[in-house]
Amino acid sequence: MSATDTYHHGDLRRALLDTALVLIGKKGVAGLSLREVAAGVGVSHAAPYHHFADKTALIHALGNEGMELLDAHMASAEKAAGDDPRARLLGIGMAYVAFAVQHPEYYATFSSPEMQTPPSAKEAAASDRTPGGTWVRLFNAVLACQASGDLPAGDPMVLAVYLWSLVHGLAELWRAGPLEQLPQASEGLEALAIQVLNAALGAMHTTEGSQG
Amino acid sequence: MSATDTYHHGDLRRALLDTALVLIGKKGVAGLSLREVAAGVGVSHAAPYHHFADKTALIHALGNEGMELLDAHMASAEKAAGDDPRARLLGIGMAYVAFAVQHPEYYATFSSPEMQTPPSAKEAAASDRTPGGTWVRLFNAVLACQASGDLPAGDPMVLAVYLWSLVHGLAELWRAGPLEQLPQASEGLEALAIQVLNAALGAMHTTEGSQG
DNA sequence: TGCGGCATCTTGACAGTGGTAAGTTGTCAG
DNA sequence: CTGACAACTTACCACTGTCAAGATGCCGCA
Repeated sequence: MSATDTYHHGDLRRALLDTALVLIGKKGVAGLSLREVAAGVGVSHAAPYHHFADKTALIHALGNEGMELLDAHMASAEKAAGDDPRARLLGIGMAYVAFAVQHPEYYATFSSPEMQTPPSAKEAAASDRTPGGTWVRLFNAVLACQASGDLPAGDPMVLAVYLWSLVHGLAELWRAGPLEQLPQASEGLEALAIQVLNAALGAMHTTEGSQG
Repeated sequence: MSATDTYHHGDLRRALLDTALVLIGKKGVAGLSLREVAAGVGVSHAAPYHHFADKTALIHALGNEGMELLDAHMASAEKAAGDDPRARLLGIGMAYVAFAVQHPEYYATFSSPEMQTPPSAKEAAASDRTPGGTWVRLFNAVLACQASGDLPAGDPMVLAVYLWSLVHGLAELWRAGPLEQLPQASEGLEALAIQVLNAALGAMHTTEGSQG
């Protein structure tokens, strides 16, 4: 590490983010200690404040990184699914769930209380508090499915919220653990998720079901 | 308050739980301070340790209370829905979402990191870490719907996980706020939730859609 | 009535945390 | 070579959870 042994670290910001991420993986975002992060990098406990205004700011930075990573995963999953709108939508949903499982440290930042509160007004402009890209991607996929007849012609907003809730809840239940306590689930959680998503999508294929 | 002004508080445990609940409502469970709770009750900062082994233990106690309350809400909603299995299932789902909105302090404890980790082995026996009652109730409602033909004959586990994920995700998205940023949603989030749940239930009425 | 035991509560201390202020060190333009 | 400036350190503050030891009031027993 050429830049690590000098007085000026070189890229301390990046190093802080990285070790913060592994610490979050171990103790969760609630148990994250800025001093421990600093010590892990080998730097004094006040050094992080020259790169992040706050502990919250660091978590926000990680959260935004995670959002971008998630959107990239979704984009590639959508692309890999080919041209079938239904397959693309399924790919997006599974990418969401899979991301939560494969990158629990990043995913943990999404639902952390620090991420719920908007950041400083300045930072708010640069970052998307609502996972805007993710939401737009999902919404467009729903519209495409409706256009092709793979989803009913109801309010796309309702359908999008429905699907978002589903994958979010699935990811949450999966991550939090209660799913593992179901006997059948332990065989293959991913298979169960695909089954559930397929059931949801396939079920809506033939009927509307909205009463509003 | 007759018992509050004596040296022995009378029911300090209850008082601690109550003011902890309102503090969680204000600052979230992550921002809960045991000392602040004690000060709010008008007692020294070490007093809580005679009623709770830990800060975690207090949160666990609140979480268990919330679970019981949630199950009670679900039970009454199920009862109020009458005999139609589908209406009962919808009632259960809406009760879950409504509980998260009407009792955000209790609901916050459910997904808190303190609640994710099992409590001391002794307490674990008395409390149900997985919301057992809730899950059983949902599962039975799914079985009833399948028996009456209101839900397809697929694996009830898949259906139950599907519905659980849906209401959990809906509650989470609702509570966390992103739903409010959708233009249409702000008109009536509850109506949207009912719409989504109805769409989910109604859609599954006619087809199976499982490929497993 | 008085006395001892005991749960309850208080005081005081400890380590660890986020955050700020002032000083130190290195780098780089002029 | 020198000054300015960013990066980093040291020292400190208020606050937190937690523990140990002492004070306080209640209750049963004589």
